[in-house]
Amino acid sequence: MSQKKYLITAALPYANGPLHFGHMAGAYLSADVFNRHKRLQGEKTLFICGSDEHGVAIMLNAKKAGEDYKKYVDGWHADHKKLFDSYGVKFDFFGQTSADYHAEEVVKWFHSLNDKGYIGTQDGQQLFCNDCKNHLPDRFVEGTCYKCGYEHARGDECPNCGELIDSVKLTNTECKICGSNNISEVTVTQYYILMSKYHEEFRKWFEGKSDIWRKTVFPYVDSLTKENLHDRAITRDLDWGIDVPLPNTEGKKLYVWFDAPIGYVSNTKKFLEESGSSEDYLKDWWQNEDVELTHFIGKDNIIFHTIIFPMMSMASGFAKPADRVPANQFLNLEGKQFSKSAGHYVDAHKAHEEFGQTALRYYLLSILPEATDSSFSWEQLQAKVNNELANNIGNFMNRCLKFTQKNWSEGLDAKFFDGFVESEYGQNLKKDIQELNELVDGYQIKKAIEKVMFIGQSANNFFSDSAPWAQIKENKDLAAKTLAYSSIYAMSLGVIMKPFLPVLSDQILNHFEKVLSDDNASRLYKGDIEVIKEIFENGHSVETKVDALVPKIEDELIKQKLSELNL
RNA sequence: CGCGGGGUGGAGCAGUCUGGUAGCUCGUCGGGCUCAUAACCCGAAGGUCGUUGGUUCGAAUCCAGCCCCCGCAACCA
Repeated sequence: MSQKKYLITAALPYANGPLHFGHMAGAYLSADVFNRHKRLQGEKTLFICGSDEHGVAIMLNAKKAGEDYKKYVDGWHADHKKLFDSYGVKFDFFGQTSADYHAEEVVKWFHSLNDKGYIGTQDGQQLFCNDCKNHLPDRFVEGTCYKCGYEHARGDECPNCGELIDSVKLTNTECKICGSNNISEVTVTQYYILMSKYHEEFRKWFEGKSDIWRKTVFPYVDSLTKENLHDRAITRDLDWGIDVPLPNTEGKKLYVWFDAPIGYVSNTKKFLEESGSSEDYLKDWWQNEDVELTHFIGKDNIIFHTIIFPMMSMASGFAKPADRVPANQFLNLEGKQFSKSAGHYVDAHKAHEEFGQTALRYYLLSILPEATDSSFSWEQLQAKVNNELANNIGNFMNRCLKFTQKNWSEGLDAKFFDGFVESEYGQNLKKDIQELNELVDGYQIKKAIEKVMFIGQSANNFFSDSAPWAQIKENKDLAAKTLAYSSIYAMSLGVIMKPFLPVLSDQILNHFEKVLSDDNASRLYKGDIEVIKEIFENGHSVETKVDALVPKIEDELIKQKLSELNL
């Protein structure tokens, strides 16, 4: 009897610069919520990520920084790791593609694909800079467009007329690395992955996804792959990367995109080894039909995760192809794209120091670009955190806990908790929690956090409508019942926000530490509200000091953040 | 005719698949309450759903054309 398991990956961040809110909202927060959610449901999951550390861009930037390649990527790896920690994105493993264990795995895949006839060679013309001695990939060349005459056409595309450029046809070419015009055309032999040979099998697999995948993913991939699949070069003449594991290939490295996705697999292997697991990374995970494989990515990565990597996986036989690829769209900043060079940018580390994990996670989750591009705005962050988190959830906790502490310092007797589960409040709570589970199961994280807020609103409404401050003057037992029910709401909120706002959840549940076990939290999370009877079978008292849970964001700070932008 | 997504009250978005009095959060205005973080509750104003035409008893929703914005076009989320 095999058990269903979830293998969750988040796009490997490129170790070439800082991550910003766009990356967080694009992939990592969704993935983290989904992973925490499944675990709370009691499912077995593995959450894998790691740095993507090869490629020309890294080479050039390391050179520019005067650093050794390995040292350069290690620096960004550590920086990203720290950022994920501070935002509460908790991977089981965060590896590196420059590590030996990764190269070993990649070589295995290369040989398997080669043995099965899916790798071939092809000669092509390429530009070479005689001054800095670099082979020039398309985007490192500029020249005059042969179609419209625009003088600064890039090697891949002319920004003026939109023509797709064949870089060797450009005139007056200039090397973007060193600025030299001393460029010649050389013939180079490169290895190609023969995607075209796999077209039929690919479509057979892909067409099964039409009803499940998002409309921002399926039609796009469908249109790209309907006619055929394009063979793609997988080697380059560089001095940083994984060596091509064949004779007479000195100076050739595997192209970064070939090795990067295999990082999901190699990192799984490394994790299982390091954690002393008896599981096999292939048999128990990557090749296991009972595993649901989900890649969380941004829309820029769709092609790799829905076409190339699935093809590599299936053709090599090393892994099953993705089951779900809930790609997000892009997050803009105040309506414009993030751009570090243009100064339209936010330092995510600094933002964390200023606003804290809860506020940022809440706002970012509430604007996840799941269906369409969305926009991060400092004023909206303030409004949403203050009005929704602080005034709704935070204030509810505060009024409920303080009122209890003040009037029932000895605690609320168990009898006051009776009847909640059967009441319309209990039944509605159950229904809402179940709907919340369905939303996250369906990768609708943004709607899910709205649901959490809705439940908070219900709790607040219950408190206001019952008006215990009036009840207590007439009938203290009636007020006690209101506060008992409110305590149930408070604790339930703490439980259901666990995957979304783990820090706030812990702060809330601190007040319920004595009555709530992990098992019972898990049962409640899934909507089994009968468990509430067990949890409060001995009543409940508020013993720890009650502090404001969600601090408000002051106008000054928002003004300052806005002034830091180049608007 | 390259491909995909989008255009809904002041702002940000849902609703479009499966046509049937246009919804949510924020903001604005008026009233109420006081347990609580000047919080909370109730009510109001504000939209010819990008545009033109078509199908229909009925269209934000289906069909066709057009305009505009974003992204992608196979390494710079």
